[in-house]
Amino acid sequence: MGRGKIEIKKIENTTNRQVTFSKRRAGLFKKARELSILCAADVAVIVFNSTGRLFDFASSSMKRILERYRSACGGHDWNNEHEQMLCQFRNLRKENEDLHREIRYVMGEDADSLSPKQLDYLEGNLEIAAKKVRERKTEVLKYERRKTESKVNGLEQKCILLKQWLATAENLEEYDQTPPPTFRVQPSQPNLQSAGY
Amino acid sequence: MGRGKIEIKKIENTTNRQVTFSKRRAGLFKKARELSILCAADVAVIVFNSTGRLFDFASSSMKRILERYRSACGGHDWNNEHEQMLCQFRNLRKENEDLHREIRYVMGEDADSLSPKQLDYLEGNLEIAAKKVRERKTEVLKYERRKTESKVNGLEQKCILLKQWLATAENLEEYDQTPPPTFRVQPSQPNLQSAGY
DNA sequence: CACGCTATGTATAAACT
DNA sequence: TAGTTTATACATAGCGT
Repeated sequence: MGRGKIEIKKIENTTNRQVTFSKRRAGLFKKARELSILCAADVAVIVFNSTGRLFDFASSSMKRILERYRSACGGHDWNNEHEQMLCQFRNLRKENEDLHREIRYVMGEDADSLSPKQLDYLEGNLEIAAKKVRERKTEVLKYERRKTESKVNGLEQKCILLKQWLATAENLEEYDQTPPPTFRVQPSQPNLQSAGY
Repeated sequence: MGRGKIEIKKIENTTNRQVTFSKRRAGLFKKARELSILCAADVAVIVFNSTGRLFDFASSSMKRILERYRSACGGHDWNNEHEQMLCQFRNLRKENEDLHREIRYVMGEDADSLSPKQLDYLEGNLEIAAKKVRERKTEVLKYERRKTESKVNGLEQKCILLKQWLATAENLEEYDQTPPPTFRVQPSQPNLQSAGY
């Protein structure tokens, strides 16, 4: 339809492409409009040209047509999804506030607003908690003591060995040939000095 | 473009409308396709016929075109908004978990995993809390006692008045003409019996 | 680049099958 | 109701301004 038939493939000449785009876009929108009127159809056309500019046509409200499209075919119903998430969000936030309050409560910072009964209950809970903590502390301290003791024992053993070696060495006067018994403290870092830096 | 010119207005004959719809829809989609190819454009066409059936054409991915449309013009960028909300949601949930943990912590329920230092700190906090609670309890109890005392005082006063009245009444022997001094306990419920039920 | 023109190819209304 | 045909209206490629 024009002076000559054209092949349907990308028009490489930019100016030509722009012109054709304008003409055909107008034609497309006109056809869309006619279809919507003649056949009582709801029509939406969205076009981005090669430079990314947007052109659109809608026989009624674009928003409504797109909503309808979304609910009709596949895609997410974002509005609904958004609502649901907002709901969950609010719940979570409320739970959060409650937790903050509870922490204030158990730390006795809201004591002024509590009834005697609640105060008793809270006091009981705090005592239970403190007892747990004390018990655990005792346990930990005991464990630490045991660890220290065994360390001391180990060191004592090493001292004894060292003394024995010294005695032997003095007797034989062979300091440089009998190595001391091996024991060492585990280095917490690689020994850089002996690595040649 | 046909045997006769037609006016652009709704085709009332249903069959005719259907036929025209099919033909023109095909034509519209063809034009859309040609435009997209010739001019390297991104084209989407959405059509609902008069019975609500959906037909669509997209030169690339309909989803992508609609996203692009949404971000280019007006409406929400739901994807982005969704991402952001999801992010906030995750933060809130994390905070929530932390709060749960903290409650367990201050109630001494995680004592087993704490260092001696932490245990000391926690013990100190629990003592502070317990002290607050005890102080408040003391205050409340004192207040209650004062309230009870004043109530007792009030009752004693009333007793004295009553005795005085009795003494007077006996002296004058006019029980039925001198009313007793007015005082009453506030009823916590309306007195149903005297209301005639 | 934004028009207007016009020869020509297309789309399609109506008729037919 | 669906495909085919055909006469016609319409859209538009190439060109000029």
